[in-house]
Amino acid sequence: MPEGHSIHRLARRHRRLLAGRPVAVSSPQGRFAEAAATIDGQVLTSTDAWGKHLFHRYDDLWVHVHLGLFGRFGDGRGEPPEARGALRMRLVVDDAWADLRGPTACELMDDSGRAALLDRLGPDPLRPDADPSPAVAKVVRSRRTVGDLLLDQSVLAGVGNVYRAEVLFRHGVDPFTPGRDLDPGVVEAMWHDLVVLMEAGVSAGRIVTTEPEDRERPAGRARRVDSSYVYGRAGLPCRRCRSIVRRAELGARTVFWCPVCQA
DNA sequence: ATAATATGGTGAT
DNA sequence: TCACCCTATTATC
Repeated sequence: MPEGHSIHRLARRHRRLLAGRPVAVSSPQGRFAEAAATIDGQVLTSTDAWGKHLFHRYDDLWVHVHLGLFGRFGDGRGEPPEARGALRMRLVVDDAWADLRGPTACELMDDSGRAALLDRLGPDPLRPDADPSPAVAKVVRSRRTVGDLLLDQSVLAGVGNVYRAEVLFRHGVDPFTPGRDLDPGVVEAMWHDLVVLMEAGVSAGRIVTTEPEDRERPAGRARRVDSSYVYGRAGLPCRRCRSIVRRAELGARTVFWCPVCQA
């Protein structure tokens, strides 16, 4: 679920569903209870996202949420369902609600705390004003592998394991290539591709990185699209060249690639 | 019933 | 490089 596109989609959804009205904030599970009491009843004035970080603004404070690998938001119109399980944060307005479970981070912070956090993040392809040049410069100067660099949120923010594998495939780049061995033009092209792919991900609510001509199963009602080239396809034939897709550990995460298309 | 898995990240060694 | 945190769902016994 949660790469940058999911977080931007949540920011947009929470803005529409919850913003502009007083919010009843609670933490049935208890781990966010004290902070929840501080902002309970205040108006949610805005929402924002940077990379995989989500922010809710209340007066002069922010709620910062990072879903991590397991975190999820659910929501709905009308009355919230009975609270069950480990419900870290519940937001309720007059006609809607949202529930947060399993986040890595759910905390209250002020402007300086938020600034310090954003200071550690690289540019986010989903922010309209993003400047890719520092990210490109870091990649082409580094001896680390490009697969490692793409997941480093201080290089660029929002890319996760799926977009990493897919953008490398789409540009024919071996994940184990040192960043400094790449042409800056290729890195820049990958950035612009990520902008397109991730914006599509925000709209669709899921990751689709394949071009229509590479899909065996086309988009259609009640039919699942072939959404990825290599992610999760180890042992299966490459959609372009039929070579067997490989998997390996890279930076404590599993990377997938085609040994022929990404030679 | 228990284990394995997952699109993430931190802090210690 | 490892241990660990967070939760739900699916697979395996």
